[in-house]
Amino acid sequence: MTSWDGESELTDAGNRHTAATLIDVANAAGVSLATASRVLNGSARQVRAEYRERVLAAAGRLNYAPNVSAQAVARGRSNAIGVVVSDIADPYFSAIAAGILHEADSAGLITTIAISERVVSREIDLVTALRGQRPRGIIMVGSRSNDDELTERLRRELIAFAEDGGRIALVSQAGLPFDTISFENREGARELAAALVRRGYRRFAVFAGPENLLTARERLDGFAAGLDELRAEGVEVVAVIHSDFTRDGGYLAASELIDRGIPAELVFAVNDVMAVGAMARLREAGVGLPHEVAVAGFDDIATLRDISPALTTVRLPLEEAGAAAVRMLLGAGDASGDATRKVPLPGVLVIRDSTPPR
Amino acid sequence: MTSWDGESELTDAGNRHTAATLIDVANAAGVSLATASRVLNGSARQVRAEYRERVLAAAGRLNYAPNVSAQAVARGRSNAIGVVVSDIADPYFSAIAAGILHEADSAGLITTIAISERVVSREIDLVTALRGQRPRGIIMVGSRSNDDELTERLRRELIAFAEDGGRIALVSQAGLPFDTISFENREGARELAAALVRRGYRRFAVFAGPENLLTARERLDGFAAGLDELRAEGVEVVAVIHSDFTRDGGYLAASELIDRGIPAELVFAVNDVMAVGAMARLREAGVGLPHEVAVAGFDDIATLRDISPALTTVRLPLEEAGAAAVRMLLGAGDASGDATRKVPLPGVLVIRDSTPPR
DNA sequence: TCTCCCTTGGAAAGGGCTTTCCGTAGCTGG
DNA sequence: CCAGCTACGGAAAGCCCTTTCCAAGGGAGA
Repeated sequence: MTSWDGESELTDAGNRHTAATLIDVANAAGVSLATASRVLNGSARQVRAEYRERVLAAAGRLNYAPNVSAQAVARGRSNAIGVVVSDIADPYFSAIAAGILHEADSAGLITTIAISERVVSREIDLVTALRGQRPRGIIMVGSRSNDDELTERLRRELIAFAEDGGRIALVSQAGLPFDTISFENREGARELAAALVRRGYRRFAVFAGPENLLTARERLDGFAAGLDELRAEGVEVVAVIHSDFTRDGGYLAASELIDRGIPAELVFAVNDVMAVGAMARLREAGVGLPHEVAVAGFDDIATLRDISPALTTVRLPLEEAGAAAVRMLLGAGDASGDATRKVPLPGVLVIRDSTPPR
Repeated sequence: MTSWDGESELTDAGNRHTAATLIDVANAAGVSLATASRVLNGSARQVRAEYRERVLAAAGRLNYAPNVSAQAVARGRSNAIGVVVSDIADPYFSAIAAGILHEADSAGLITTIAISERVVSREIDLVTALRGQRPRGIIMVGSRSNDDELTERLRRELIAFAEDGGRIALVSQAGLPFDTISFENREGARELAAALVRRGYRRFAVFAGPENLLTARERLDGFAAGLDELRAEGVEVVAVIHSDFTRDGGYLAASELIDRGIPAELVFAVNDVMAVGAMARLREAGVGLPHEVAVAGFDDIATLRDISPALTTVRLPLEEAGAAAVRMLLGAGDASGDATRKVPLPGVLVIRDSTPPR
């Protein structure tokens, strides 16, 4: 053990315009590199109290922050997780992201987010980039399209990651061979439809989102199933209009409905954001909401809970889904293959003023 | 140069359940480590076409993704940026985050997001953690409080980062000695107030958010200034109610207004989300919107543009602010000190139906 | 007092990559 | 045909840590 020469070392490091390293701290504390590492990283090994304090003090003085990249290299794994999300400005995704960030944070994980802007080929690139971080796992939250070739490439990229020991969790993206948190879109839409029929509605228009979007498709199918359920007289789907899964998509679909003069009693938009766009367009056209045309959505976006008339919808546990995905990533079990887990999260029907009894 | 023994190496690496490294690729391609590195990382050095192709092919076969942590260690810097944000589920922040992610992505940067949940002490911890990533820069987007001691600690943490060569950009967080993108809150609120007076309003209630939140305070002050501007007869602030900067904050403030029987003609909520909460509460109380009580907000949150009555507000370029922060981080210039840049982004007044002429 | 074991500090070997430094091969020009 | 270059491959040092392995010191038991 060399003598206590902390001060000179401190000065030395202080002059350098580069972050303090563990060696700087060790020198400043007059201990070895190994000891400093043991004190600062929570190793199992004990360090004598006196040394421990000296190291801690030196680290404080030098403003030491361990270089996580170096740690990741040395340990062979990082403690980051990667997230691929379509569009963080969309409240649906930002709610899920909030759940992920919160849970990852509690687990001491750092979260890297990348946005795909709803382009599958970008998703693939992002997974490649994320793989380079050697993260503990990757969470993909999206709305898988059914372009087979791209999906296959994505699948291969993910499998490459899984084979290197990475964990994968998908949110709302069934159909890939990995752990998946999904929403019971069919069920929710089914219940919604049945409830609406029970309320007296008969002639429905569905704003069904993009044709190749699985989430949208499930909601459409479920809704259709629910309409038939009660075998009520006169139930009819008077229009199924496909458009973007966005506010503008809903707006455009409503335009089309109006232009074609379709006599719907109720519009079911497959998500809340579309429902809001549709309501705006209907209102512009002087349609009386909700009595002339009723509207229902899906998701129960928090920011939209106070619109008027209050939107009937299916509440999805979005934040919880994000959190569950992180827990799944961290939990024991297979990364892929046969034993993939599928966790379906149910939605709950929320009937509000936008669909009064008829 | 050894013989071309790519195939055996490939098999070897393929069996291992760990990611392919650069050495694996070099061996598979029958070239040296250095050459493989030069081909795959875009160094300035030329590599003979034949080798280059062999390396590329090997990398493809092995599904090689460079270990960014190792690159960061070797290069002494990462190409990540860190972002600290209060609450990603809040549409204000998610819009800014979207701008950041988009711009960072175009610049080839990876973005790590951490959420502080509006707690300054957590912001400090997060900055420390982020520093460990040795990111190119850190963006803090928040709403600085005026707790002096914590702010001082945050300042010191940021300065430590800046002294180690890191760049810092703040969004909407004036008062710290770093490059800052801010919104012209005072100006916007001033213009809004003047416009409302011109429309005939005289008795105003302000739902002013938390007392120690600078953003909220600026909007309050600007609004007050704008009210005086026209020297109109009878202009009066009948109530200033402080509460959370959230939907529930607006709701509660409206409750208080009602309970105290305050005769306001117009409620100015210092952000849109609060305005929506306030409208919900007023509506519950049977208050006629907008004719009995008019409401104005601030931000022009995209998701809320279609509510009814359409909300008068001040539109802020949120995504642009995020993008500008990234550009600032990447641009030349000082990291801190004397030459810090302040970029104020103006808001634009948007008069809508929630404040009809009176 | 001696042996044995336990505790704990330090040296050193990685971990995956970048980059400097050398050295050789091939070219130009005289 | 040779000096002087340029172009480019490879060896090796280095980046900042973690972790194994060794050795020394101290305490307990006989």
